[in-house]
Amino acid sequence: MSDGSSTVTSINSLTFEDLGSAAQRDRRKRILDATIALASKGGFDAVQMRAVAERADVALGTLYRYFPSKVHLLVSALAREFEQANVALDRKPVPGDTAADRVMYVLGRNTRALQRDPNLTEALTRAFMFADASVANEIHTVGMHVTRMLMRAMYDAATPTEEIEPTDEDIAIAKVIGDVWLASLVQWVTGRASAADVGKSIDVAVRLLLRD
Amino acid sequence: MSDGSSTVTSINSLTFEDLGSAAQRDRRKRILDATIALASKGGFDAVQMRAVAERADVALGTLYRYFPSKVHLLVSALAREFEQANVALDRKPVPGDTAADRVMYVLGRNTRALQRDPNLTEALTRAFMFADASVANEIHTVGMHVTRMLMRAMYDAATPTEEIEPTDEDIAIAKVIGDVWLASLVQWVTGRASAADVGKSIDVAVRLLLRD
DNA sequence: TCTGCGACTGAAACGTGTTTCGAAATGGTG
DNA sequence: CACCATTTCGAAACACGTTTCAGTCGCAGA
Repeated sequence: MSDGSSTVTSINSLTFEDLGSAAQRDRRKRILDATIALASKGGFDAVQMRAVAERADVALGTLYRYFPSKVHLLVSALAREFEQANVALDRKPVPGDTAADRVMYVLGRNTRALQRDPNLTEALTRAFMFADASVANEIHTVGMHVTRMLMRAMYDAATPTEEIEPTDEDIAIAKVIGDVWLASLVQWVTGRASAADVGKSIDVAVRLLLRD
Repeated sequence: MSDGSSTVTSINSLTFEDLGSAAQRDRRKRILDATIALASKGGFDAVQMRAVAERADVALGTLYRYFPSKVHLLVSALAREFEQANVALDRKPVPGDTAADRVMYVLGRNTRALQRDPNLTEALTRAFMFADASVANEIHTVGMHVTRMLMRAMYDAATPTEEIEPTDEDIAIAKVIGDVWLASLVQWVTGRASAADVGKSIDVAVRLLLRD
């Protein structure tokens, strides 16, 4: 049972790898697509489980079998978005001469992408923030994507991703930068900070944390 | 109408100052006390509006007249807690020779206080994180208390609180430190980080942001 | 082809946040 | 004290996340 390949106990969301048949993978995809579509249209409140199920053309019970709660669902959607962003990022080396430049570039790029769809960002961010311990796995996946993104930016483009061996200090710095980024986004999402404020916070954090 | 003294439109929580009679102030206090007690016993989920109303000995409708949502209620409770912490802090000058030392002292002290009551902290933190734009006022109050606390720590104890004139840079730094602190607490509350991790994040942030 | 088992469906039911509303209580004013 | 406005109460109703369950479907193995 330690390999997780047998019966999946419904504590976690079903991941792409958990799903055996093409039909199931397609169901999962339809559910996440419906989630993104509804979130994009009306934010967190518009992502209603009955609406998601209907739009994805699955029964409510099935939706809950794939994602045990609304928060699991939204955080899983966030993970998929980040995964896609990371794939896109992998295509080219990150531009910039210093670690600070490259980190700013990556965060700026992602921030702008998020700000282009405020409702979606609101839904995903609030779910992420509201998640409790039961969502640890999904949260961890998101965290991995963010860390990976920052590490790729902090290290020189010449270093292959697999060979990056970050120091503890680097990890701690990346964690702090990630925290600041997320906190800024939360504030932007709730109207407590402008887009410019988000940029400024990140700028301060990166500049001070990554001075060469 | 600009002075807010006439009929209160129920967009915001009723503040202490909004309330005319002693009976009303007492009701408000009973509600917040009940909130804290329930949160302390069982965390966010245990703060059920019907339970709060019953324990505070008010009708459900009255509870909603004082605090228009569960999140308003919890964030208002958080604001009161911070206010009390600030009052306590004002009694003595903050010890420490450098700004970094003093900030670490203040954050450490508050962090330990929060960690002594994990359920309460979970309830308040999650509400704060989940708050949307309609809670802007209450959130802002909390932000003021945190900023004030950090400013008092960053400036030398000799400077009277009223005369502190922080630079933009100082404000930006305080904001980043506050963000990191909050993000760390969120992670601790959701079991994603240990108490030591919280200390470490704050340490990294303060050390790097406030080096002299 | 038949059988059995897990997955999916459809619908109802439950819990808790939130709203609503008529009646009773309260408090200030003439 | 009588009157009016506002507040509070009590209780029901509603909305949406979540659970439950009996029936149906799809498919792997005999």
